[in-house]
Amino acid sequence: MTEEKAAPRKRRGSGRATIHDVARLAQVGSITVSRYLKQPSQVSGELGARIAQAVKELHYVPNLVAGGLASTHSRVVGMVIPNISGPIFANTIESFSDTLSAHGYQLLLASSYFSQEQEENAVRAFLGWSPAALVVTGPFHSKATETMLTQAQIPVVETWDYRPRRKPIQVGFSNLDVGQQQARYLLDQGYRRIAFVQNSVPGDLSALDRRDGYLEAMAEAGLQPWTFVPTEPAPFDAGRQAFEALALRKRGRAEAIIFANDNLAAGALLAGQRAGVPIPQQCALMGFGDYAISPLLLPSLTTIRPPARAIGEIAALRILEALGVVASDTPPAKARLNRLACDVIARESA
Amino acid sequence: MTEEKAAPRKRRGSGRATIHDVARLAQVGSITVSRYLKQPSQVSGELGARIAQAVKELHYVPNLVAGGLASTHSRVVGMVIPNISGPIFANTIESFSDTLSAHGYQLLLASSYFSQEQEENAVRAFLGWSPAALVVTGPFHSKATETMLTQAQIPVVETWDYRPRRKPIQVGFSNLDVGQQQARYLLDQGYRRIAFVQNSVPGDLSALDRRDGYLEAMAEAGLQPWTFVPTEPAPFDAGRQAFEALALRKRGRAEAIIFANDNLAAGALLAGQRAGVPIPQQCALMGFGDYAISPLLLPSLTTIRPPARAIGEIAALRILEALGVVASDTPPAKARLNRLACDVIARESA
DNA sequence: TTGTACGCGTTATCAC
DNA sequence: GTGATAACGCGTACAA
Repeated sequence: MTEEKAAPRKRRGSGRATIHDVARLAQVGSITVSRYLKQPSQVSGELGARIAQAVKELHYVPNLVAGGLASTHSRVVGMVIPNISGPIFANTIESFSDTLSAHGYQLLLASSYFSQEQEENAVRAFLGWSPAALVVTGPFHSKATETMLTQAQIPVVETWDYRPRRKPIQVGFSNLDVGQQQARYLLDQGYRRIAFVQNSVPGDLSALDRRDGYLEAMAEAGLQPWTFVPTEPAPFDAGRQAFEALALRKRGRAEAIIFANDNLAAGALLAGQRAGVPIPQQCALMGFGDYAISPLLLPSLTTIRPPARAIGEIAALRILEALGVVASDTPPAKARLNRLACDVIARESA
Repeated sequence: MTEEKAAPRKRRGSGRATIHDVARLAQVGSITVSRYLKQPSQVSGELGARIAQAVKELHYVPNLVAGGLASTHSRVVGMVIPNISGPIFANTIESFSDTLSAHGYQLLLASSYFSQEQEENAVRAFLGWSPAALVVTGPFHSKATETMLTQAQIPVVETWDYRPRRKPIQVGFSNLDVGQQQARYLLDQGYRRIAFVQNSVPGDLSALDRRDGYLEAMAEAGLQPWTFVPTEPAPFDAGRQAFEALALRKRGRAEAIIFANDNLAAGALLAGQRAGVPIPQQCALMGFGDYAISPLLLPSLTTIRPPARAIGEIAALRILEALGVVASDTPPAKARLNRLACDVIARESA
């Protein structure tokens, strides 16, 4: 009857060492191991050393799934972003992930492709993991998503936009302000017939906010606005199409064009080169995003640089604060610190 | 004594509806709910309808943490990639994530920045989640990482390289072959004094494989190899530095230069423009990666296009096959299908 | 087809 | 400072 310990246990388990194995080897209670791993200071030096030794010997890796179940919240944070491979959001993902993992949190990532339905699916899937927090892009969600975000009892952050009235933590900038900023920059340069080219991707609602800012600035200046919606799906093509419609017409040409993003502007710029149109002399171009290509174009592209890395880092910090992992900044200033500025990058094209 | 059901239960739980709540409302056993959610066909239509109704009413979201604990393997897959925001890997991440989530799996992501230590930390953290599979980049890991990958009883995929001898599933291409491919392309164009510029980032060992391929091809052709290691940390600067050292010298100039990546090549190309060096007439340039900027440069950059999206998608499919989620391709051909080709993108610079 | 009993590995609670 | 016990919510095994 010596089977008690030596018996090949017919567990369902994964075979990995558990906290009990560690506890047995270190001759302590398993709860003490748990404590030691979290707050070593609460465990006496002697036991701590024995535990550390056992952990090493067994190659023990804590089972975060079990821990998450027991404590009802896991150390993962879900993030839904329109796209991963685009030129804009990758920096946000990276700085967000790095800031999180520096504090022991992991990143669950999914992309929505500007589709509210895909966003909803991702949020639902993430909620199943009892994430410590959730990050979404922008304030435009399906009704079901709104409900889930509200009812989840965890910190929720909306990035890449800033609306003071909304309840989720906002980390980003006002796209409306940016649209005004763009229009005013061109107005200051002396341009008057200024057009705005929207994105041909329908779900990019933030770009519509920038357009509205442009409209406001034009109205203030007492000028007629002029918006164009390309039909070509690919951004370079859409930019070319817009350029042809706005800058290559015989009469009433645009003096300057604002594009919903740098790829559209790049398409227009290349179309201008091909047509021999001097830029910015005959038509100035301004983008949004400051993509990697923008400084390399000829002429280099004047654009707006969004604080992509800052958004990721600050979003992570606000989450860690809300979770009590890091000390919070001076609370009153917090909201203002979340509202970031975009810089006009003045180059040759405008 | 009517407290039985109405009593405010002092559970530790998250407050979310559980499978038991659904079962109670639908008046079925909780296991039936579980079954219905996985294989609705095994549950009779009537009960199924009641369950569906209850799920909707309670906004029930299955707790994946609990499910993962019970079944000892969760529906997450961990991926460690050198960097998220770089121009190369984002497409792999995106296609990988999309293929996974189409089958109900989630992506846990971390970046290593070409550091084996950071990779090790990420793998260790991921293992705590009992992931269904793990994906790493390349075959170069710390000893501890190797051990963990071997002992984890789950599918492991190494991407962005291809070494037939290694045990983990390989999905990628032979960097050695690519180096040869680059050198041979330039040799075919008639260039003889061909140099190779390494990455100034020390951990990029795949680039060294390409260099070795270049060395082999040069040896085969009976030509003297010439490698240069820039010291400037920023890629554009490093490319300029290399161009000045190899192409702007008074005698014995390089006729063609292969760069470890397109950013280095772009830096060189811009330096050439500035110095008034005709490219490719006086010095041809070839990159690797086919970044977004490369077709837009003047002259446009000849380069190698790695199958970034294919790597992500195929890696995901191999994992799903190994997990039995999707039917596998014809097994014998499988290994060969994992070895992908890189295309030479012949443009103006070489 | 449906249900019961139990275990998954950890942490919260409470006692010592 | 340390430990015993009971959840956490679901899936597996087996019985009905």
